[in-house]
Amino acid sequence: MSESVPESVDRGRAPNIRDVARLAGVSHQTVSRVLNNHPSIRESTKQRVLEVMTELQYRPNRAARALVTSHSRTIGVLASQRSQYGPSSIIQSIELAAQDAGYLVSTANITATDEDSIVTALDHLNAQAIEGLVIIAPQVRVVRAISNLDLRVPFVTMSTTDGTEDHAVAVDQVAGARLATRHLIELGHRDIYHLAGPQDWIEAEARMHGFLQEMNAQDVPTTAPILGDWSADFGYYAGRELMRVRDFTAIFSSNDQMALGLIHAIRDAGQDVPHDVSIVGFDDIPEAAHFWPPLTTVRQDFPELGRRCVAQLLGTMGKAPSGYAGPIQPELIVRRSTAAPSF
Amino acid sequence: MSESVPESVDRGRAPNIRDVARLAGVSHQTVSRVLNNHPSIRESTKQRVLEVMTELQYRPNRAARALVTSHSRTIGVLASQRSQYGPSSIIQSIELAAQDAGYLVSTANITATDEDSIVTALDHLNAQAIEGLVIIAPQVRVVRAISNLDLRVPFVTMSTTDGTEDHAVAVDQVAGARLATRHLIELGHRDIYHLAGPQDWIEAEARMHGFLQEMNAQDVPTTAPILGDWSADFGYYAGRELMRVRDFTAIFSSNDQMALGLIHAIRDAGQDVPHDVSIVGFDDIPEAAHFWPPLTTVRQDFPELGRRCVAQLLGTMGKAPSGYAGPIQPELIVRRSTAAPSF
DNA sequence: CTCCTGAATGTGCACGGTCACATCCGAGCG
DNA sequence: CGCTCGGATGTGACCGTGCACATTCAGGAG
Repeated sequence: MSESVPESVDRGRAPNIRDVARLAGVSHQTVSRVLNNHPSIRESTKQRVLEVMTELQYRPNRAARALVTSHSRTIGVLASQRSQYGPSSIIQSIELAAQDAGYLVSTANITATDEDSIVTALDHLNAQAIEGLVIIAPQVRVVRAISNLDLRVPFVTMSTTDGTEDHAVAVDQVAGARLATRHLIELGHRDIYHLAGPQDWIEAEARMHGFLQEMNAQDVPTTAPILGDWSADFGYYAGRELMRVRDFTAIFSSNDQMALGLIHAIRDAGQDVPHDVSIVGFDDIPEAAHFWPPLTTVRQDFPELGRRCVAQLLGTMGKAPSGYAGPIQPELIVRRSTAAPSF
Repeated sequence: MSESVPESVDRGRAPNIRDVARLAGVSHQTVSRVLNNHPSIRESTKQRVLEVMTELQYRPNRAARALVTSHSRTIGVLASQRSQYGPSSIIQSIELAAQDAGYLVSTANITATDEDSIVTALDHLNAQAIEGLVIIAPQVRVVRAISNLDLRVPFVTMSTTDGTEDHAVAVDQVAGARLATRHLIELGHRDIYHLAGPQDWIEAEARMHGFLQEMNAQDVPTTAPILGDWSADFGYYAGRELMRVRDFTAIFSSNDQMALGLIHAIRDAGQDVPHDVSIVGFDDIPEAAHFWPPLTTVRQDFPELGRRCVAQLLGTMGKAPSGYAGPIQPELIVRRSTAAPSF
C-alpha cells in the first residue's frame, strides 16, 4: 500500500480550521472563535482569519460540529401526504420560518400508515440529531406511536383535540367546521350531509365534531357523516352514491378536492350547484375560486400556521419565548356554490 | 423565561458503541463490525451485541460516522414552488426512492429567484455534506447559477433542452406539448393560442417550443404565446383578456391550473367549453378529471420521474449502474374539454 | 516596581464512530 | 509436536470542531 502519495496542492480533503489557522498564523481555537463570533477577538485578527477563509473557500464541517456540540441546528418535519396542498404549504412556510431562525429543515415522509413506517421515518430524523420535531401528519395513530416512542426531542404537533396543549399548534378546525355548517343552516338548509376525511385524521375528526356540534346547537337533525379519503375521486364516487337518494339540499365537504368531485357527480346526475344542492368545502386551495361554480369554503392560513409551528417549537426548545397565542381562527369564504334551498 | 430545568436521571448522554461494547464484553471495534455487517463475526457474538443494543436503545450517531467517513448518506434536493403539485409529487417520489437506496433526503427551498437565495439554499445543503443533488427548480437562472458555482457534488437536473444530457432527467416536454397541439389540430382547430408558463422555466420553454414546432409542422399559423405564472388566477385573468378578442377556437395551456382559470373566464363571458373553445392542459393533476368539463390534458409520470432522478444520481455518484433510459414519454389524456370547432 | 485584572490567544482533550494494524487462537499439516 | 494460516477480535490513531483551562500581555492601581 503506497502511502507516499505526493500531496497535490489543492487536491485531497477540504480545508479545516487548522489549515486556516496555519495560513493566518493563529491557533485553531482563534479560528473557531471567529466562526462563533466570540466577543474578545481583535478586529484585525478576525479580518485576517476571514480573508484566509474566503481564500481557501473554507466551509465549516457540520458533522464535526454536531458531534462535539450535539447541536445540529436542524429541525425535523414528519409528514405524510406531502403532495397535498395543505401539508406542502405548511412545510414550505416552516422551512421559511426555520431558515429565518438559522435552522435547517429535514423532512421525513410516512409512506404507509403502519407503525413500522413511522418508526423508520423517526429513525431517519433521529439519525440527523434533530433538535426539534414538527409533526404535520396529524393522524391519530401517528400521534399515538410518537407518545409511545418517547422521543427525546421537543416536538410540536397539530392535534387540536388533544389535552397536550403545549405541544399543539392548530387552526381551530372545530370553529371552521361550525362556520361552514352555520352558513348552510342560516341559508335555510335542514338536510345537510357531511363528507368527512379519513377517520384516522385528527383534522377530519375535528371538522366532523364541529359539524355535529353546530347541527346540535341549532337543533337540526343529522345523519352519519360519510368517511372519505380527501381525494376528488372519492368525492365523485360518494356523490354518485348520494345522488341515488337525494334526501338532502346541502353537503359540507371536509376539503376542497372532495367538494370538487361532489360537484362533478351532482352535475353528472343532471342537477345544479347551488340551485339543487349547496356545497361547502374546506381549505380554500388556490383553485377553489375557479371551480364551477366558485367554491364557498373555509380558508386556513397555512403560512401563519407554519410560522407558529416553528415559533412554538423554538419556545419548547427554550430558544425563544414561547408566545402561545391560541388556535388560529379560520375564515369563511362565501362564493357561489351555496344558496338558499329551492323547495 | 423559565430555565432551571432539573436534569432528569437517565437524561445523561446517549449510549455509544463503547457502552455497548462494555456491556457485551467485547471491544468497541467488534460492535462497529456488527453495525457494518462485517463477515467475520461469530454469530453468537453478533447476537449478544445486538441484544445489548436493543436493551440500551442504542442508535448510531450519524454525525460521528459522517465525520470519519465523510459520507453522509444524504442527498439534497433543491426545489422551488414546493407547494405546487408537480414539484411536491416529485419530491415525494425522490424521498421514497432515496430511502430504498439507504439515503436520506434534505430539501432546501429557493424562496426568491435572485442568485443570493440560490446560494443560500446551496450553502444549507453543502453544510449537510450532501453526496448528491437533485435540482427540481428548473428555472433557467437557477441552472446557470449552479454551473457558475462549481459545486463539488454530482447533481441531476431536469433541464431537457440543455446539452448536458448526463445531468438531465426529464419528461419529454416537447413531445408532450406536440401531443396536445396535434390533438387540437386534428380536431380541426386552426386558431390556437398557447398560454405558456413563466419564461424563466425550462419546462415552460420546452412546452412552448413543442407547441410552435407542431404548429409549424402542420402549417398552421401561430400567434405569440402568452406568458403566465402557472396559477389559476392568472389563467382567469388571461382568459378575460382573451375573451375580448375571440379570434380563436382553442387554447393549449401550459398547466392544468391555468387551464382551470381559463375555463372559468370563458364561462363568465357566456361561452361554452368545449363548444365555443377547446382547452387542453398539462400535468393531469388528480383534480383535472373532475373539472367542468373534465380536462383534456397531458399526463406526466411524476413518480417515475422521481425514481429516475435518484437512479441517475446514484449512477453519477458511482454507486449504481447509470442506466440512462432516455426521456420519459408523456401521455395524452382526452376528456371532454376538447371537441371539434363549431363554425 | 510589583501585583492584579481582564482581554486576547494558545494547548490539550473529548465527542463517537471507522480504519489500519496487531494479536490471539484453533485447525490442518508435515 | 511445532509451524503456518486464516478467522475472530482487540488496540490505538484519527476525522474536524468546541470546550475547559492555561498562558501571555498590556495597563492601571497600590
